[in-house]
Amino acid sequence: MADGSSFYITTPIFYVNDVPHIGHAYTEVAADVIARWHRQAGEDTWSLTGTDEHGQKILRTATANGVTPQEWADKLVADAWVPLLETVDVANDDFIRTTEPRHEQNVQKFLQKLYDDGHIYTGEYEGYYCVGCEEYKQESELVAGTGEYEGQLVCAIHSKPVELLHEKNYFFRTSAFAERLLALYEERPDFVQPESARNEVLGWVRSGLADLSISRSTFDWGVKVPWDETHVVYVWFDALLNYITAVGYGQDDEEFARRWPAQHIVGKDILRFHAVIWPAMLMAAGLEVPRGVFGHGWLLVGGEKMSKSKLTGIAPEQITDVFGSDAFRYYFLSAISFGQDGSFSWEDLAARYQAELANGFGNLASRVIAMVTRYCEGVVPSAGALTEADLEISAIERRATEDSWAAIERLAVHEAIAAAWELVDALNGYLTAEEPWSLAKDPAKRERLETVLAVAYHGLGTLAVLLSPVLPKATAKLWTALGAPGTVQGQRIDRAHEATLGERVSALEALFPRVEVAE
RNA sequence: GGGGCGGUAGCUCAGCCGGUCAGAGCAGUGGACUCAUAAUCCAUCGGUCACGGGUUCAAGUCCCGUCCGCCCUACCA
Repeated sequence: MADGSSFYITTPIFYVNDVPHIGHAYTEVAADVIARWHRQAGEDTWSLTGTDEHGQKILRTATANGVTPQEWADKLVADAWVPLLETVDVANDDFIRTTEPRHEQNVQKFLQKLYDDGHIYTGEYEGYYCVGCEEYKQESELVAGTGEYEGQLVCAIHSKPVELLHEKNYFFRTSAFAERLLALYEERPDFVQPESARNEVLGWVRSGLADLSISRSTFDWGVKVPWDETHVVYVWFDALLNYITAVGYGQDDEEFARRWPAQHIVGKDILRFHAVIWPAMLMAAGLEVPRGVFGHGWLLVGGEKMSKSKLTGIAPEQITDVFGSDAFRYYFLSAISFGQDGSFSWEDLAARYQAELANGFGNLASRVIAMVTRYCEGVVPSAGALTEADLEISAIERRATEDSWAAIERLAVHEAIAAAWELVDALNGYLTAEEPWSLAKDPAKRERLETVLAVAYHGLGTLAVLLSPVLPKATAKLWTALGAPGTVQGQRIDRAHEATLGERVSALEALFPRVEVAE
């Protein structure tokens, strides 16, 4: 079904000046689960993440800290962003930094091509400039002045009048691609997902596109515009190109052909850049547009979008230190309908950890391993004659396998987990109904006992495979305890119910130990 | 100002193109069971589907309006 085909997935690249919070980690984890799932389905998978290191903000903070912008970026990448991936257990294939030669050189090639082909022109950017902030302001950032500045627009931060400045800039003819973009959205209704994001994008494009200013000459921390080195490429234009420079654009045609196009996973706040400007850039360069752009929702804390300024920003380690990376991954991807906004609360996290991971899955694994150990001396029994209940479990294993994979292909991560979880619930119910502990008391029921345990053991093996993209650590432990060959990540997830398991179980520590009430 | 999304049981949310749509999980309550991480299983309490109109044989489900919340509004990413 999925053998060999190419699957390339990306996250946005992190702006290194930000502080990592669970929103960043959420995006990473979502893309990682999808990537792992495709990889385990036998696809030629590539997952990319990285960092965006150019721009005035970084130059400014680096200067303020007395180091070069490159040194500043190096430090943030090493201290904050690479560690974030470890914290939430992301298995990316590549990590691109926009300051790497493979990126900068090919951004220039791309830009030169667009320039040569007439998609870029020289224009004049006009905007309100605040001397205090040293940057241009949007009108929404300005307020009416009072007192001596009555009647003038002033900066909301400094309450001083802003100046209307003009600056020579290079512009990309985004507007020339409006019709082709609309045709794209029309032909491929799933190009922008979810539906709500698509509608929003349609609205923007229909209401008209303005050309994008893509260069700056007021600072120099960026990729130089090849035909005019007094300008550097505007940060967004630079950043978006990471998706192709990372897979060989401009220097390795074979690799590029193998990977591109990508499925982009982004937060809905940057949908405009990914679903409108980016495809337009690619069209201009004569390249294929992305496979799709998925805009996920916000994490809400106390009903509002999480943010540092409102002190609702939460560092991922705060969660993983207490519950572990598996729980982090499971919680955000199962509790939130992927694409929708989701509420985060410690109470909800703790409750789901306890009810679903500890009591549901963890305890199931524990009781099955314990009974095989206790009643069969650890030797995995083989099934005898099968009853209707046994066959029903087999059917659910198959259904969970098929449904979860189908959901992943639609990027419905939460549905995939829910489909797999039906097997958790079914197995717990099966054990209660079949009562192997009662069968064990009667030697005459030995065959039935072994059959029940064999069925439960097999179901647990299927679960280990199905949940491995979401719970890599716990399922690896479980796989070992099941005595199954190879690694759980090495098993075909699209055929999880057919996995080859083992012959002897070994002790299994609690997969999700009880956690003392946090906060 | 313009635009988007949302307001469904205590909590978090499903409900696609109108007709068993009034649901799930958690929490609560009652019971069963003991293999297991005081876990599991069964049953059960619980909602004027924000409000007001309208269309229709029939509306959380479509239309209009109101209120409330969040977000976007184009160069900080």
